[in-house]
Amino acid sequence: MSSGVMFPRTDASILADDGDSFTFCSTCAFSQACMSSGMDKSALAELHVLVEHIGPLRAGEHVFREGDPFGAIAAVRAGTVKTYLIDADGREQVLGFHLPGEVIGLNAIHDDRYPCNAVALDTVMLCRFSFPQIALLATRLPNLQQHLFKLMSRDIGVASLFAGDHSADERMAAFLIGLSRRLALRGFSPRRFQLTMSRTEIANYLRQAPETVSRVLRRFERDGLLAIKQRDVEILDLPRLEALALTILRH
Amino acid sequence: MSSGVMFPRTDASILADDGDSFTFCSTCAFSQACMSSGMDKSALAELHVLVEHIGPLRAGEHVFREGDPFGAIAAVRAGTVKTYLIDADGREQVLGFHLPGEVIGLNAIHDDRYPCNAVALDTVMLCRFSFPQIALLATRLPNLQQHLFKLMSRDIGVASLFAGDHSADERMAAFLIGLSRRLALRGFSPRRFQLTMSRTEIANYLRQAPETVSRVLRRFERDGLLAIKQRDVEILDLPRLEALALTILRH
DNA sequence: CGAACACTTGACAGCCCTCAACGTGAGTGG
DNA sequence: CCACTCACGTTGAGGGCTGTCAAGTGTTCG
Repeated sequence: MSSGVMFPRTDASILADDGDSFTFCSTCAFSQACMSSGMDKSALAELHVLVEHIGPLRAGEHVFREGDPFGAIAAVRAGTVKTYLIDADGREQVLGFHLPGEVIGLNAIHDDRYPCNAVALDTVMLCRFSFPQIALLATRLPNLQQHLFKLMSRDIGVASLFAGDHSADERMAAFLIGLSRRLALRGFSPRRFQLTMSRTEIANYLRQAPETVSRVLRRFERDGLLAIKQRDVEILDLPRLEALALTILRH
Repeated sequence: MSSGVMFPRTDASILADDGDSFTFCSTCAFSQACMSSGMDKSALAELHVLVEHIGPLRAGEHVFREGDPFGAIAAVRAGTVKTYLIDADGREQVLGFHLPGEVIGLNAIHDDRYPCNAVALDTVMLCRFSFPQIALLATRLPNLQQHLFKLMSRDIGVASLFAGDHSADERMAAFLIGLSRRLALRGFSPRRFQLTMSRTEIANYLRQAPETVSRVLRRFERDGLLAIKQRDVEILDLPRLEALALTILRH
């Protein structure tokens, strides 16, 4: 079992930077930090120098594995990354699905090791940031420091979202609405999208049996909440779905 | 319903600093940052200037409430702080119990509002850190910045600990072992301690009914895992309790 | 001493997990 | 082009864990 691709490296898997960093990074998690008011051109340049473009990774390739020494965080540029743990019984516990623009690895700072596995669900492109380097840069760029704080602060809240004891329906609705909103943030359609993960992976995320996931989705379809064929989802009754999700998402 | 005590203030509720900051702060969450190698005396002094001692708060007094504008984080100096949400059905969802040496408010950075309530369970003393000020200081003290990153990174992991679907027994064991270890970290006995929260509050934390909490504790007692009288806990069979907790705590 | 609250214990029911079987779609090789 | 395979997904039956409801006991505090 080989390790991930996040170890310090300067080999072929790092793409040469293109000549159009601005548009390339416009959907990146750090774009707000980069483009926002206070950051001047030289600062932007410093951040760009720091980035290593990694990929494409194919489905099943690991970004990092539990226990790997921590050295870098990464922003998803394209594709979906799944973070997960294998518990004592050998069952997979999915911690999150990470879409373009989202950052992974922030939970590894604490004990200098990645506390979970991260794997590509489809073709994935990443921007790798050496953490010591970006932390150092953050001491000179308050906007960047603030942005890192916010990213981490948000993850604290996200992690506790699905911690409550809610019904299978509510969990599924919250999952779909959450996905829809995050996709919308990056310019994708919030009503029609493709699931990049299997029913089983959704189940492992929502702490349910795959059979339950399947049954709930079918019932949602019968009730006119959505249409789903394979992994193609179309939300038909957004208000009702949001009402279900409300108990978890809170707004 | 009055708001919490975390708003910017320079009134009587802030204690004058005592003359013995060193020992006073020795159990603080920032003590590692303060005392650790790289931080010189002047840096230590700067951090101390920034602290506002708040309290004592009595049981039931709120530190902050959901929606309050974010301005500061706080380290618990004494007592226990419970963070919680009230869901749409009016039911309490406990996010965490925070012991001396632990920091609250880190999840509020993201959207500049506290996303939950924080209330004192007993007599609580706090150290308040204005976030803009400590963030500014962190740009000059890399050790402090790193410490903040680590605190937040840890909270991400803690929040997902109890997210898995585990049995009532495992959840309770993990709760007790976690408590025991955190108390031990601060110099308290890991085998005998007092619960500062009610059965109902434990239940709301573990996402169970209070009756289930009661039953599990009684069964643990019958099985010789622990002795419990009211809120006094004595762990009798640490290995077996740890074995139960292992599926959640992972080590 | 009484009231309010916390805790315990029992009976019952419901949600969802488990187990099992079947259907479906994509990819492969003949 | 078709049969085959295999993973994924769906559907049904049954059971267990834990939530709900109810009643009783113990504790604290005015």
